[in-house]
Amino acid sequence: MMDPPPAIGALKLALLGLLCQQPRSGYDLMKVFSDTAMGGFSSSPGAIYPALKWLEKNGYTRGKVQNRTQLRPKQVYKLTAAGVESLKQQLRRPVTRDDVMRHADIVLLRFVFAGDVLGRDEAVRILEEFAGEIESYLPDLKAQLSELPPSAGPYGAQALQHGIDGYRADARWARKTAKGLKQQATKRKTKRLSGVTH
Amino acid sequence: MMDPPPAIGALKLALLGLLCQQPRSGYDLMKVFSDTAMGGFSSSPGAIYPALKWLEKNGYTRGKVQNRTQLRPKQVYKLTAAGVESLKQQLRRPVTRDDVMRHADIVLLRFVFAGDVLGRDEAVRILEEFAGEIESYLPDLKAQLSELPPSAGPYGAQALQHGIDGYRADARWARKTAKGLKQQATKRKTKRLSGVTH
DNA sequence: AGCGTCATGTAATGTGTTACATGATTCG
DNA sequence: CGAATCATGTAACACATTACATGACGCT
Repeated sequence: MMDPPPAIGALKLALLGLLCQQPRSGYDLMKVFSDTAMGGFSSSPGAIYPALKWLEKNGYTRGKVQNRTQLRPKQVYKLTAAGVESLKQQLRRPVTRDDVMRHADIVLLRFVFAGDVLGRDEAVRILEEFAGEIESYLPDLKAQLSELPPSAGPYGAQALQHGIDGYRADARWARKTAKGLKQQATKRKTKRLSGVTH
Repeated sequence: MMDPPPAIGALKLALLGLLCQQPRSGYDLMKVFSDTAMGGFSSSPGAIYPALKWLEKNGYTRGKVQNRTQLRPKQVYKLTAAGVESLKQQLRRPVTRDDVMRHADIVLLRFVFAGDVLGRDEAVRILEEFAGEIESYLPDLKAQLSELPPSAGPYGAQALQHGIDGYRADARWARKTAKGLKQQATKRKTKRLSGVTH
């Protein structure tokens, strides 16, 4: 019965998740961040190498040298059991309003990793908490919009309206995707119960 | 003929913009960040007070003490001419792909301030550059989606698709809003030319 | 009497960015 | 032969977060 583990940084979470998919070197990880849609992360060696060292120091990863007669040996990192456990605990953390307001991209990342590592139910839980937080935040935003003094000019109102629309779309997407995942589950169960599988 | 001024941080830009709207104290600014949709910024005194001091030290603001017999005097900061100039130069910076990928919220902020401080044309320019960068980035994202190996499972693809949809909505909004602002301009000009005004 | 708000700030810590350094290999 | 890529890392700096400190004023 230990209390919830302290949050690790977003970069460390991303590294844990990527290393859980497959072992990689620091350079490989840099390329993931510079070449793919995960470009929200820094991709700079000054961020990644220290973070990798921290993960290793804390026992979450172990690096194996692939020394192909190179002078600069290539470290390929793998998650340890403790690393997988830590990743899971991080993914199980609830989605807060702060996450929604300031780290929506990281919530998406957590959704992906949770789906892969913890299974469909946890991915659905993240989507539903995400949608719920947005839905409870939206009235605040609408109130702010209606309370804008006309003297403020149209630009702030346009930007705010755009923000509201974006959140609405996020919530709709999350609800729809969660529903789709749940239906898949129901179908499979039905199939299994009616003895079709195998 | 001086080269483009170095970028200042996002928080300093936000402070310049808010102080350009009206003079405020550090505490007032903290409340803006904690109470409004600008909550993407930290709202912590450890971030705001040092930033305010930096702005004053660099001549962008001047603080006036409103000492209502308080022990803790209230500093109300106003932009100087140099501060307004700096804000304008920051707002005139082009919108880059990096801005789109990692600082979309700040682009929106720049749009609002540019509309207020530099006028409609600069606001339109920001929107169009924003849309343009997104539109040139979208094919990359679609290629990534189609190149995802089936072994990756559905979660990553769902999240990526959501990202693509979000960007598409952003670009559509930016184009539509820019068009609306330009039509306003044309209408006013027509009105003026046909001698209706005054 | 105690709590919340107004109002300022500092210190410790953590995290990210930029720029630099090293040196092999591969491609044109 | 030079440029790009592979592959690691460090140092200086900028920036943010958390927690703490101070102290008046008004409310219950």
